[in-house]
Amino acid sequence: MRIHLTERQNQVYEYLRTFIRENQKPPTYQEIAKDLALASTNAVYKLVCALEEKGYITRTPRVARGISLARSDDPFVLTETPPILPFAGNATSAHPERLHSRLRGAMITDPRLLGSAKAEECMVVVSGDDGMHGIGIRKGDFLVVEETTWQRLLNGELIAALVGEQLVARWFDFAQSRFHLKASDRTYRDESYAIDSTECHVVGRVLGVMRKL
Amino acid sequence: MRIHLTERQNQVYEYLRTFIRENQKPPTYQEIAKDLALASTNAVYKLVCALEEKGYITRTPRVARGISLARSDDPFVLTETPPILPFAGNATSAHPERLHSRLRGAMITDPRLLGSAKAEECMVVVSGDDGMHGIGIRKGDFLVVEETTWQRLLNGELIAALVGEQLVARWFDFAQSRFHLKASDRTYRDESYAIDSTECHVVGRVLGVMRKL
DNA sequence: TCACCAGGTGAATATTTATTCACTAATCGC
DNA sequence: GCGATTAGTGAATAAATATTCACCTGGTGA
Repeated sequence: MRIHLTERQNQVYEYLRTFIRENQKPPTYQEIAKDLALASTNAVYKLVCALEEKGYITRTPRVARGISLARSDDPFVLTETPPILPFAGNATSAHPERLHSRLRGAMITDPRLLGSAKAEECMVVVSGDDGMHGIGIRKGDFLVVEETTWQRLLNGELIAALVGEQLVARWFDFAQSRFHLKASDRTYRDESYAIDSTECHVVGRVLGVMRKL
Repeated sequence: MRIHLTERQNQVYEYLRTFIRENQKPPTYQEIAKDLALASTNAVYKLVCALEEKGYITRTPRVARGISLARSDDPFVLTETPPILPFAGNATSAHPERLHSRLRGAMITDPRLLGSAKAEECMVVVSGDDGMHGIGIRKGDFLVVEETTWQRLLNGELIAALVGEQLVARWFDFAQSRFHLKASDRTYRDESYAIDSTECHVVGRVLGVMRKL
């Protein structure tokens, strides 16, 4: 359905894209005419109709600013807002709720990093120690975490947990009514906590890693 | 300047945010009245004016769909489109241009990963080998790369390069008219190439790493 | 009690905006 | 040369949209 555009039509299409991005709303026909140095809105009207017929845009008839970009398979056109995840501040295992109440801001990710997890259930935390070098996670890395309770975790999953003052990534293991957190590095010994311990609080599954160099 | 909103005003504000996100354009007063079950557009008008006076939105008088969200310090409101970087496909050092011509799609990043680099000069590539475990980069990781030529690189910078069929991350060193690529892992020996070699093509600086687990 | 909001109804009105009609010019395949 | 397509001008008009005026209501602090 996507027929190729003429030179002029392509100019109009590119104009529409940038206008919408910069102004948060589509232009009116008179605005287009002005910006494209056209004396008649009818010239605009016909160009826009041509774009619609060729499938590049959608028009809602008789509606002010009724032009919108067609859903596109062009990966460089955002059709949905990307996940904006809360970026957790400092917290401790005794006060895990501070992860949410002391936010440092927000971080944008690619939806693919989240997999099937819902963005509303995810957040970004900063890895606080070096126990997971073996799988390429380093102190200071941003961890994309799907928040969940320990009851929903499977043994062997990579998780983020608050241990005392620190936020660490570890392998999770549940046995004999206790958590066992395993680091990949031998110099870190496995640690074990009672399920109601204030020394350890499970934040959730680690879905992805981001690092600024 | 941000005075707190009344319950009703906050409802309207949240409505505006979601409407704009879903429809790519702000609503008209009559649309708002309809969706909020108000019989008079004047009720809407006064609510919207209150939001403007309190600094939450901006109005362009006598313009259709003239409401826009105020530039916000709320980190969960996107004021600019996030960087959408081309995601490179396969290429070889003999044909580096294929990085661009055989794109696999696009990837969204957080602007902070780019630092001061321009998004237009960046792309995402996939690490093709395991030579940089020492700094936490693994085969399959997504590397955010600022494209540049070898002339602009400083010795010691972390770079991405096409070496034969592979895309690798390495430390860069230029000496005696030759590139020297150094891996962090001892089992990988340093490699050295003439500047015009077809065996090695510098892609650019590695600015960040992303990994889906 | 009283003045003063925040919220609302209903109708009228001024502007903006989309759409249509008539007509011109250049380009292109045939 | 000739119809078809694309790109325009200019003016007129029907809808959509923002704005204003008059008036109503419940709560609230002084």
